[in-house]
Amino acid sequence: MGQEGRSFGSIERRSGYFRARYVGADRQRHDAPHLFSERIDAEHWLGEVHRSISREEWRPPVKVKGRPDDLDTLAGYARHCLAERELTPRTREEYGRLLEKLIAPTLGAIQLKHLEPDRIRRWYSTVLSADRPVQRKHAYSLLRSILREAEDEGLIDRNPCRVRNVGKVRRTRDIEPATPAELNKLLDLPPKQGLPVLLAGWCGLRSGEVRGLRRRDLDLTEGVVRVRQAVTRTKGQVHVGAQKAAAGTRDVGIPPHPIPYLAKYVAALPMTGRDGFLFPGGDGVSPMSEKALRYAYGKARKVIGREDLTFHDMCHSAASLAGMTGAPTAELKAMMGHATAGMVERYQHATRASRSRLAENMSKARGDLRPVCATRSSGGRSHIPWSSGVRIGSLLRLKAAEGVHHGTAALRVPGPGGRADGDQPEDPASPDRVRSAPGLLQRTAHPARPSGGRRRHAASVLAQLSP
DNA sequence: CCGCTCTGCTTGCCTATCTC
DNA sequence: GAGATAGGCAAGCAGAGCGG
Repeated sequence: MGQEGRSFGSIERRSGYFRARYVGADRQRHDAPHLFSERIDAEHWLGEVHRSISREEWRPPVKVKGRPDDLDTLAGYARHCLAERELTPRTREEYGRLLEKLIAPTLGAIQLKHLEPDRIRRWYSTVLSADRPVQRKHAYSLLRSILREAEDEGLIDRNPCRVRNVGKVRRTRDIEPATPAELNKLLDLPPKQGLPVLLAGWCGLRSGEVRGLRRRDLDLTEGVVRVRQAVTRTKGQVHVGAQKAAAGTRDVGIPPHPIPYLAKYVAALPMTGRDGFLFPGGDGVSPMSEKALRYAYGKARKVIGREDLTFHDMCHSAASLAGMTGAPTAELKAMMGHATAGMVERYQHATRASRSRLAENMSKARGDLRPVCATRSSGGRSHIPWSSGVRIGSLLRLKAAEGVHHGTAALRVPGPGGRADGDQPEDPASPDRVRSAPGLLQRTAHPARPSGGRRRHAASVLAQLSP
């Protein structure tokens, strides 16, 4: 049935997939450890096995982990490596899957010293599917890191992983953050469905963080939620533990208006003590399961009419909303539990409303406002007219550093009577305030020197803005 | 229908290193 | 020095299926 005669091995169609089998040097029949979606992939796999038998590099597929004599082969050495590493359960599980499913079946029996760049490239281009770029990247990255260890230990002369540009995987969709009006509709839902989503949308909590909240973490008097742990899971096991990054442990302010709803929800919870989970699972003791939260979220996004948003997009919404209030980057980092300003930037998105406001403000500014921006230099802050052609990348960093955000046309100027040196509180500037702050309009003594292409791009953008 | 578990796979976060 | 790229790890998404 769908089987074909071949000089080496056989390929058989099974439920829409292709199964490869062969007789090894041990005269025993062996199956490929996984099915192939394309016949050509199965043929390539058999070709690899055939070559390894011809070169007397083939060994029977290894089932038992960690046998000392396996350490010469890639599979044995890789298993040994992963066993030695300190990994979280989830990562260990994932690495094991990549190794056993994608790496070991094709390359596992090969001795480390016989692994060559050409063979790795063939494996990368034939076994790893380009349709799954993330999995492809991860499998390759794992193999490269294992072979780097082998190189460090002197087991191989040089790491044979030389494929270039493996790490480029980009976000494939734009996120339109939820608006305050949409988030407020969550209060119409049953509390167990609406409140977890509300904490994500207003406070920027991730799914695992929401599920890991305990009653003691919610201080409704202070209006603060304390993020101290998160829930993860592996096959058949739920893990409740500290945040992966130190910055993830944080206190986040709760907007005042949902607090009465939270208080009412907490008061109605069964008595399980302050260590009890805020959103318990069906047994009342363990944390709400990931799937239960997803179910609740499915209901919630239907009610607010935003079925395009994922749960994690709620974190982006919180960051974007906070950003639009003019919150400094340091506050946004603390709120979101990020360690870098770059991550804050990544979480900022323009909303429809903010885009409209930006366009309006630009329209008002045209003809009577010369745009300026401020930057830091070693001696403090200098002021650079946009027309000096400062690099776009510098502007983006400035925006993060100075609290100027996507979706707003606000510029920072000294507060009333204040200096522009960072020691004084600052307000978002109106066009009038900008005009009345002559210090901001002066040309910097040491203007940035951008590259030609970026300078031309900046100039073309500015030409449309300037009078 | 609801609430849940299991599982395979994808996406995101953060930091280090390289390149221009 | 800034931006780009790579590396390592963690978390999220969603289909299948089960039981009440």
